[in-house]
Amino acid sequence: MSPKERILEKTLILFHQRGYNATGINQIIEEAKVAKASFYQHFKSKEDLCVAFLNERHSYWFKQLEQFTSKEKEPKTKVLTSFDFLIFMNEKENFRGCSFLNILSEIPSDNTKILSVLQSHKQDLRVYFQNIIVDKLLSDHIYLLFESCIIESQLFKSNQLIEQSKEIIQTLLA
Amino acid sequence: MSPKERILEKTLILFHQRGYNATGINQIIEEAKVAKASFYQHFKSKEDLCVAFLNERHSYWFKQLEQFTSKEKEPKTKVLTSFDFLIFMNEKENFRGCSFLNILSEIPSDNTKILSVLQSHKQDLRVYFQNIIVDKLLSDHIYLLFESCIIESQLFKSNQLIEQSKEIIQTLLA
DNA sequence: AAAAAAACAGACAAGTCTGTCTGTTTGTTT
DNA sequence: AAACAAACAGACAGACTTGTCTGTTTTTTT
Repeated sequence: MSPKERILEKTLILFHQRGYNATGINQIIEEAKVAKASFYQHFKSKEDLCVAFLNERHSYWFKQLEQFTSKEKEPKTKVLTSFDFLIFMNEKENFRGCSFLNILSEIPSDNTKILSVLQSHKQDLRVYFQNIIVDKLLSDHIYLLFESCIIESQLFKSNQLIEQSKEIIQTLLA
Repeated sequence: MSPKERILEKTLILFHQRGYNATGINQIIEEAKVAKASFYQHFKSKEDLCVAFLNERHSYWFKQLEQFTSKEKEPKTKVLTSFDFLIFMNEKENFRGCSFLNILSEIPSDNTKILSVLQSHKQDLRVYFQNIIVDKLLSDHIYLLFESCIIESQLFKSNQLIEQSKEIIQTLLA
């Protein structure tokens, strides 16, 4: 495993688990067992690493979502299973929420470089629901519920509102 | 105006505008024109200031919301006006989103002291909608849409999804 | 007016952070 | 084997951070 891979592997864990600002370069290179000079050979700055992290997280997260819901073909069950995926991820990752939304709160609002990466991730999620539900107002409706489920379960460290959202969706897609 | 008041006044602006971690004690006391020793006379730590800030922000935000929606008596229009309040605040505060959710992303997830303040703020918001809409599943539904509206407008620096949510609510409360 | 309390300025400690640099060692390619 | 490239360890600069402490000045209370 190359140094660059080792860095990304540890970054994936640390940035998500402890956040962007709370995770130092020194901690990353120590855990990845990479020399500092080597780190800066591959990433020109911490911001650069952040973009790389977000791209990694993007593929990782979507791959998992697709996998988790791949067996479902009916729109309604596919949507409901997507919400189950949130529960699955919360258990797996201790209610740490969404890396993209977390970083949104950590960067200055004029950082367009990172902001655009965050935006396109969420845009892709929006499209994910549009591909399941043809009605655009309805698919956005579900996207919004999905987003708040992520946030609320992080805040309350509970899946309760996800379960409740599933009930809501039962009636929406009746 | 006392030093403590001047500190809270500036903190209210800085923590919301630039975030918790990005705002230093030194910057606060400089802008508030307060000596450092005086600061630590009133607040025993930055975390202590954070709690005070959240309490201030809580009253400030709810007072504004109540005021903005006080003229509306019908449940439906009161809810819709609440969403207009988000637009109003976005324009006023440059799409900085919710201080409570922002700080949620900035603190370590085991900081129960601050976490409980965040939780009770959102609990109050949930109750706010429960007082308008008797049906609990429906009021939570609206609460969830409200929450994602805050997040999404911060992310996309746009009120588009708020307007769309208003359309959704039109049909929900038909 | 005298005494007590509060706020002042600002140095300082001890730690953090990112990013640069020097020089050595390892691994690969020719 | 010689030459090149990559990774290594780790010191260092420079700038931050929170929080403490000293001593002076201002304000309030008695």
